[in-house]
Amino acid sequence: MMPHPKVKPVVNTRIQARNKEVILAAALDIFSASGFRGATVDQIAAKAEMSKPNLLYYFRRKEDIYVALLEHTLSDWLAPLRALDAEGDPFAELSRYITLKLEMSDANPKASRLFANEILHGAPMIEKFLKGPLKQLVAEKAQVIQSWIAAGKVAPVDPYHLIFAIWSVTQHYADFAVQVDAVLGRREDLKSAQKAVLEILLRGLKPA
Amino acid sequence: MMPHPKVKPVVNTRIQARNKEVILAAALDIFSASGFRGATVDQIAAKAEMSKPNLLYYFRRKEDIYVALLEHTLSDWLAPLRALDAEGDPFAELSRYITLKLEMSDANPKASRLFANEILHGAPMIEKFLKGPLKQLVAEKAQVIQSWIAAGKVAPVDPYHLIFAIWSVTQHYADFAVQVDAVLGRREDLKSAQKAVLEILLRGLKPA
DNA sequence: AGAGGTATTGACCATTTGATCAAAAATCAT
DNA sequence: ATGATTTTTGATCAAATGGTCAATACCTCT
Repeated sequence: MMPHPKVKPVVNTRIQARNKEVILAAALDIFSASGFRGATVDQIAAKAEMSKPNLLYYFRRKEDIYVALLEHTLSDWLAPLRALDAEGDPFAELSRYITLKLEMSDANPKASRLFANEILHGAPMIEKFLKGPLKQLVAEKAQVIQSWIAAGKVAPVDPYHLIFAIWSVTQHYADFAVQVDAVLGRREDLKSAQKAVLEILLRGLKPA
Repeated sequence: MMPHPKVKPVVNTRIQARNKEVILAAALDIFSASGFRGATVDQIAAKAEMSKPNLLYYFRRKEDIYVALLEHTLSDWLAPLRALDAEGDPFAELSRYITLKLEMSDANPKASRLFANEILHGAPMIEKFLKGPLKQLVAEKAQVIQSWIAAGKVAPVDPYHLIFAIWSVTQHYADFAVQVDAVLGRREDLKSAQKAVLEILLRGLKPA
């Protein structure tokens, strides 16, 4: 009879669920601060308060932790844009989208930096996501914006570039927080950033 | 008599000047693609087509290359903002600034990514620059914008956040090029990005 | 030509780091 | 309780990596 190949547990026990969460939380800290290459398994294990071999019992390779972490947050990332409603009032919809994005940047800057770093380095792990679900969702929502323009409710701007502008401006406050704070000479507060960003991005969209 | 301590050459010979340039160019490639920790001295040496010890003859430590590279481009980075002229027409000035920034992103995306990566990871090497020269220059130019607002030539928006918006949107096309291209399904071209970005950022600044 | 400095390199070293493994400890099912 | 399974870890490895060094090759100036 063939010897059983040594195999990872099939079921997810309570301990597994908990430890995987602990590891992912620790990994977010480390990866977002140092990038994939800069982060070490030892650092993550230390942050997760477990031994390195134990960590590698749950995720066999460093890369597996990283990929799991990215997947774990990708869908969250799409949610606000997905909620953009063609039937709603354009300025209410766009305001809500921008506000949500700013709040996400403020509440979870580490996740934002994780993505920023991944894309900055060529997005080797999430190319499929970018060219698939993301591209499709953006196409859909660009269509929504285009319909608002056609209806004369929004000034004619390229919808794709408008979306890029919203992304870049909102994420700037998470990804470049160090620079923002250094230039301002203080910690930026969410409220005033919200006010300013909404004005800057939306004022020009009022139809003539 | 005291033996002479072994010392690095004091003068900059032609060979030194050439090799330092070669090394910095190679280092920009590698560091911008992989970040500080991700880049290896071997990779840089290979790209520069010289042996590792030879490279380390010109820059004793990996960090020295990185710092030299950052310093080498910091002043270039300030130039366009520095050129913003209080006496000029606000929209001509801002248009020129945005256009210049987009052209820089397009012409030298690697330098843009190098900075983005450094700031993303807390700017450990350029904190002084951010809190010193950059902060001061931005304060000065925010004042210029404020004066335009006071004169009724520009709609009232927070000048600091306007500058942040310009930075983030323009650099987005360099730093997040992979994402932009993936979402668009093609290489973005400078011209159409320019047109769209100018509209989105400037249209809302027309005074009521 | 040749002396003295400059430039280059192969060999090497110490550390870091991702990953493995066997064995022990803890948990669980009956 | 007890046997089976899951969880944990100390010890260890091989590869990668930043950096050193002594020896050699190359320039340059007189």
